[in-house]
Amino acid sequence: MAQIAAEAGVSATTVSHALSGKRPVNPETVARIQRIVQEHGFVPNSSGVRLRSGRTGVIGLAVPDIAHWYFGRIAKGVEEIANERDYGLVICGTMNADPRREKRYFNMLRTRAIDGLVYTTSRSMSDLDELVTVAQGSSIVFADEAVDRLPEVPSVTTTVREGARLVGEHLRELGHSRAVVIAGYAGLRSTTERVAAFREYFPTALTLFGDFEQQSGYELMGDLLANDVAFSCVFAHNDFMAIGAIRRLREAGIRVPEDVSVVGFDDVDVATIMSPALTTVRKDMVEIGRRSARTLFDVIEGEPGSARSSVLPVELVVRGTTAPRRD
Amino acid sequence: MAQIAAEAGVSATTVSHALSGKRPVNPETVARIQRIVQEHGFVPNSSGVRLRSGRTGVIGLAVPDIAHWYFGRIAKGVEEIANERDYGLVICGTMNADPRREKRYFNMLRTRAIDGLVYTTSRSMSDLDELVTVAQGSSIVFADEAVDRLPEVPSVTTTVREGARLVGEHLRELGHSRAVVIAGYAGLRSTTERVAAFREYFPTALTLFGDFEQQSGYELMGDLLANDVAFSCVFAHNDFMAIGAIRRLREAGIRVPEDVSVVGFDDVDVATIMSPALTTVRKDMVEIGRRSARTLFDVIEGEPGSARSSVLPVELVVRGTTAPRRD
DNA sequence: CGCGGTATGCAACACGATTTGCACAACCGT
DNA sequence: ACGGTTGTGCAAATCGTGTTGCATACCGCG
Repeated sequence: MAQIAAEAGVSATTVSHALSGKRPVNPETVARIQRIVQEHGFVPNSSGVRLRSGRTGVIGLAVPDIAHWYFGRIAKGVEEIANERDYGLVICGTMNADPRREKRYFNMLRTRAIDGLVYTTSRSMSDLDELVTVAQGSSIVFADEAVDRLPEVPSVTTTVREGARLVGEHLRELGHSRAVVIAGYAGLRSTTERVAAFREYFPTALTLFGDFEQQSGYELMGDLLANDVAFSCVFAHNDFMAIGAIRRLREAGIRVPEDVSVVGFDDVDVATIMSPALTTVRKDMVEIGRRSARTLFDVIEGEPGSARSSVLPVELVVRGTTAPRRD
Repeated sequence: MAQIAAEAGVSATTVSHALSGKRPVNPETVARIQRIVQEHGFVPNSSGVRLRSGRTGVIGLAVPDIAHWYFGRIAKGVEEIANERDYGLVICGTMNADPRREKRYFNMLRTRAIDGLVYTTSRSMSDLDELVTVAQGSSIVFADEAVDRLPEVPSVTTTVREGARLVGEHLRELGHSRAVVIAGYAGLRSTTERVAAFREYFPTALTLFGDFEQQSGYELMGDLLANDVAFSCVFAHNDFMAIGAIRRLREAGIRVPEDVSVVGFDDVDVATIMSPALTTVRKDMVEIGRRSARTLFDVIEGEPGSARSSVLPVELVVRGTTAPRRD
């Protein structure tokens, strides 16, 4: 900026005022400055602005794996809102819960490299204690999954309990009486809630815990078959595990949905293009991202205490992998 | 930091030296300072460091849609390397080529909010001129798709020409003689190259241009069928369009691969789980991301001119959607 | 005892933009 | 003509860190 000022024959102060308009400047001077700024393609150095203002104009998003369908959608929603508010978005991968990585974005918060963080966890966190420490005095929002030990931190979740009930009801209406559950991480609240809600309809349903990956659904289904477990329907806690389970069932010569009905969760893109299309519970991941970002901005910019947790609805989508029970 | 210094009874300078070790400090003093730092959980404010050092420790990644499988993989690779080098990664969505959005991350470069940019384009860029301007004097690497007008900018691409040849060869070996191509954006170099290379094997192949989305493959296949075009094999420029085309074929009662063989490109996850599994050309998107990031760091930190464009190999993966021609 | 070298620490400055306090001029109203 | 207001601009301070020049004290050696 000094260069602009020198060239215009005024002080840097005047240049700043001319551009911001916070104090009256001679219109003629303004015009001259603007011309020079235009010529040089001058833009204020962000580091200077940041230091002065104390704000970074950047928020962070912590996700286990940005390449994953699930977290990609969340990221998209967050990015959308961040962009709308003229904020930058830094992505922090937490793959494998590498403690060094986790430390990195906690430090970003502490060093004020970002103004706030949308935190997404898919397994029970390893460094929960540190998160607790950092959470005080920093702007954090939990997306998709709340953390029990930090109830005062705003979160954006979905009505997974209701979703599980819809699944139970749907399968009951189809006449099924013996169900198995291929559940998510045992430590997650959303897993516990879904297991409990589903039990309202199938109190004795056998429940196995997986890791949300296709392979896991495949293997757990293998275990069920190997042990001659009797069931006519499966509730998988996400679509990938449902797909893996279906693959395993087919390999065993069991038809879906004729012999066994399968229900997934999340409604991934693939659910519609596979055949038969997957019956599942739709979660609007992009909206979770959007809402999380908005909530974070409430924390950062809004009145203290104005940020509130929210719970988004889910929706049962009946497609081709569920059918009436037949003996 | 001033607070730490005051508490330790020394100047801020000493604290800085004690922590960085760039000048000898009394070990006793160091110990005292470290204890206080530990207590307060002090971390240097990043804005100060940035202003002082002139570096941001952040690189940018511009992608059309972070939620898309394709770009998510690239992002993952970039994030991996950025993290390895202790850099942050900001994501810039360029969805719909919204000019305001594009301006935003060009400005991030200009304002030195980021040290460099990995730029991914999936369509012919709207604001190419601006990119040309910004590219001078900034650190940019093109990922996945080079830009003809900027040959001096390093890029990381794949041997798509070779990939198309492998497809042509494979289909020829199966005895096919009439092919159609469902191509990508007409303006992309990778599209042109693949069309040309495939023509070496099927010189008269009818070529239709799509937008890389499933719907586009579906619709273009519909056009082909409606016009009674005769063909026994299809080369789609990505897997999503291939999947759309297969869906449309099935709806018309045409079997894949018995009646028509279909080959895709990219090798998306779904390709293996659909049935029959999709014959395709594998591109290692994560590696493209990794390599792009490494190349960018060569530009930023390496010897001037040390950054070189690279071309990664592709690989034909024969699965179930291709079969010998039968009359 | 004096000299040079080393250990140790402080004050001052730089990075770049913005804001505040102050000064000078022109102009208006009484 | 004089006090007050408004327009216009500059110098200086601020944000937080890292570095450099300088000063002091201490030690070893001749």
